Amino acid sequence: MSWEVDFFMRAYNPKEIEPKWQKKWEEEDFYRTKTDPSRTKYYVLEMFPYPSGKLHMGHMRVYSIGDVLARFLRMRGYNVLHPMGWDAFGLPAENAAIENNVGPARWTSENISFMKKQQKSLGVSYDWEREVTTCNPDYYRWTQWLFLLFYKRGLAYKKKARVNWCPQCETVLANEQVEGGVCWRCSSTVEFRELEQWFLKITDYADRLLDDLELLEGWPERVKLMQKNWIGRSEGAEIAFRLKDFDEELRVFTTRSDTLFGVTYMVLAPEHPLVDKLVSGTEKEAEVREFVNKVKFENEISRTSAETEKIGVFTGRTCINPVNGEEVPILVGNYVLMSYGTGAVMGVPAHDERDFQFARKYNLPIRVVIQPEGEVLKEETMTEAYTGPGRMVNSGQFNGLPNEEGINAVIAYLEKHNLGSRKVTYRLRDWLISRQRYWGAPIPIVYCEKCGIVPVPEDELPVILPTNITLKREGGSPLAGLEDFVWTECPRCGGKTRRETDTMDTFICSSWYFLRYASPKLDRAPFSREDVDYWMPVDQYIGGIEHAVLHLLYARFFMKVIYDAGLAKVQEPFKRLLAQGMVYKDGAKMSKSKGNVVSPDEIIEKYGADTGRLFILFASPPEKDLEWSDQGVEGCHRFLRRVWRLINENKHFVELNGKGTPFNGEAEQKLRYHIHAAIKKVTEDIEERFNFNTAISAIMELVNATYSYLDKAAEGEPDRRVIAEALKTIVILLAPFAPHITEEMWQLLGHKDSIHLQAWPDYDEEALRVEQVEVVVQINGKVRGRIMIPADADKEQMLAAAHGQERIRNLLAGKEILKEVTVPGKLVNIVVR
RNA sequence: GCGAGAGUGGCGGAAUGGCAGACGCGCUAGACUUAGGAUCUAGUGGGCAACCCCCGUGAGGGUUCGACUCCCUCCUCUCGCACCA
Repeated sequence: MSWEVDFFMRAYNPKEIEPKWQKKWEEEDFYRTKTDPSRTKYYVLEMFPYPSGKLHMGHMRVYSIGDVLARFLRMRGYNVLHPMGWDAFGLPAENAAIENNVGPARWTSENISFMKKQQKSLGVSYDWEREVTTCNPDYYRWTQWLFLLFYKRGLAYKKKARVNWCPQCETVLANEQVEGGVCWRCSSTVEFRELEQWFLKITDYADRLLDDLELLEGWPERVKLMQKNWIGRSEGAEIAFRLKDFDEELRVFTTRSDTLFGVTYMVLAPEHPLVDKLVSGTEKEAEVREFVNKVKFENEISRTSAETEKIGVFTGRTCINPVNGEEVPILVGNYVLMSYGTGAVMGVPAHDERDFQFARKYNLPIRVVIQPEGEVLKEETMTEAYTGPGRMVNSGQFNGLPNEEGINAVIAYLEKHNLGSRKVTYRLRDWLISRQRYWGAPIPIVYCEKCGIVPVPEDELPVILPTNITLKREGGSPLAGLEDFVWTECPRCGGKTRRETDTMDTFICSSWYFLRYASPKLDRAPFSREDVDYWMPVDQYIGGIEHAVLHLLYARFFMKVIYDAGLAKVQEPFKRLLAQGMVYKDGAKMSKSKGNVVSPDEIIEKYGADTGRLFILFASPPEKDLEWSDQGVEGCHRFLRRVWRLINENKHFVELNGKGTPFNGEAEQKLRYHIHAAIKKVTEDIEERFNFNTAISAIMELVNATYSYLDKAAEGEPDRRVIAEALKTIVILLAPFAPHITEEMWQLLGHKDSIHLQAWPDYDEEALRVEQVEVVVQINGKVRGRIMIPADADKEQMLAAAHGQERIRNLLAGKEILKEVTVPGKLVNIVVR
């Protein structure tokens, strides 16, 4: 740094100004928000973090995006709610406790205070008065209260089921939390156990969760699609096949009732309860049992993979096809899943790919019952199943019917004769919520020998999670070993009774936190109707795509139940969703193992938070992945220094507030055009498209234009008012992106109040109006010249100007003009031969 | 396999029917300087000695006066689902 620079102005020193303004904002309670029905609200929310230890770039990105919106909307006059909190229950705290010998509570709260400090150093405008921490009793009390609400409404139940078990986490998992057969958190292969567990009846809401996706216009299509696929609604029929030799029925689910006459065999899942009954005491018993055991032992990933060979075994039993009375063999097969439909499938090899492969392998008969238009399928020559449309054949009274109509016709026939019925099946399963872990909200239930399952009364909440506990690596639910916790009095009969020792899935805690922000301190209810009706729904939710099904589906479910209970008037919690992309470096996701991690702290240390925020927002649109670039960060830092210098070197133009030549100079009009074009562009980019990268580039262009005006005007006398307008506009437009430096520069420009309380500028249409525009002249679509003409020139004037150009005349000489196209203010295209 | 999204300079990315490559990075040359990795100025898709010329947005075709943009076919990559009956 040369002494001249020091002499004229202070250098840009983020280390000095950033903490200064952060302190000031905090002292003045700048971002406190109040429920105020007289004002239009806007609720901006970033997914709250798990307090894992320290912030990473993904956090910095999501908070930077949210903060730009929050600051921008505040300046636009909205009453903005922008809160932050902690998804503080969870397994890592327990593991850390075992490894480091620190209690999970202490580990968590230390992480929270560290991460909170980091968030503050980013200059994010949160209302910290509304901070929620899910592991605090004043929060989980209401998580428990909501569990009881579900229980009362018949939406929480306990049942014994085959459940996913993660051996690493030593707990059960919900289906959503198993991804490709492995645990979503630790990637261990998931096993199965028969356990009695608590479930929430999310399947009761399957149709509403599916249908209401259509209301979510502000959600990315791919997220909605993922939820749709996850819910997996499938319409069809359940059909009863009478077993031969038994007075019992075998029920199957099918979406293809039109192929019912093509059934040549039946397949049961190995776990199907009828298997035992069918084979016990028969000569097939040993063979079938061996097969069942073998398949059960295989892990679920390979068994449910499409590539796995379909194998099966004949049970020696048969059943009767209800529509044609045919006797078909019953097999057990590895490709049939007990968890979907009825656990039994009718085999129609001619029209189902899996059935075809299976039938060919075991020489089961194939019968065509759908004939496509224009070709004739023959069983002997088929090489694959035909799954397309066609007319029904070999199907008795239904012959000749188009198969789409046949689906309904067959179902109608079945219903009439009491052989089956219309049925909708979902892939979605009920949400398994109990966890055999310590660090979670206790499930508020007791088991009384006399009274059975008894919910803890609301006025006895919260069921406090004891903190005097030593965690060990093994040994089931840690709470079960705590006598003081386990034994209590039955709220009904007063007798000695056991508490539930499982805790709740942490996804429950995060399914309603956005409501708690509306009434963070309330101690008589989870939230107040008044606050929630004012603030909800969240207008803009921002977070990672990894929660497309998990958190985002659960939260929607909770909102609907809360709505049904009459506690809120909205049914969908998040009006608009922004799924932000990931942060990469050197082509890979930042991770410790790859050694390509850049921490927010080191960026703040080296360049300041403003530079980091600006880079993150400038490098890529928010929903796309972002490639980290140290040089790109340098560039943003350079830009901020350039702005700093611009303001410092020219602030006297503003201070003097003096006279100058009026706006009518050509250079002045041009600069004013740039100023107002920038206002328009930045406003629209933030408001309509979240294109923060192009918004920032528009500010850069304005800075460049201002420098170039000053350069050119240096010889003559620059217009103070235009410069003042430019400087002020630059600082204001930049404020949501770089809050500290702009606050400092705002003061340098002579203001006493905060820039973050200023009104966002409107652009001046007048300044954007230009008299002369450059219009491109094309011949056959190729640019051959440019003309300056009045902006409002009509077609004739445009053509006259184009033909007036010597070059154009020369090029047109001897050619036949076929057509002349004009676009006002843009171009002329002359089509010739 | 099914579904969704994407493919543009050396790089990140702009442009949603009208001048392809805004803005930034990098690079080149120059200025200032004891020096600069600071700052400023100019240039920077490819071809060509050069242009006002030609080529150019994954490939091929189509619609249009005009296509990165719309339609069809194909290729590649990313993500999601994956025996769901």
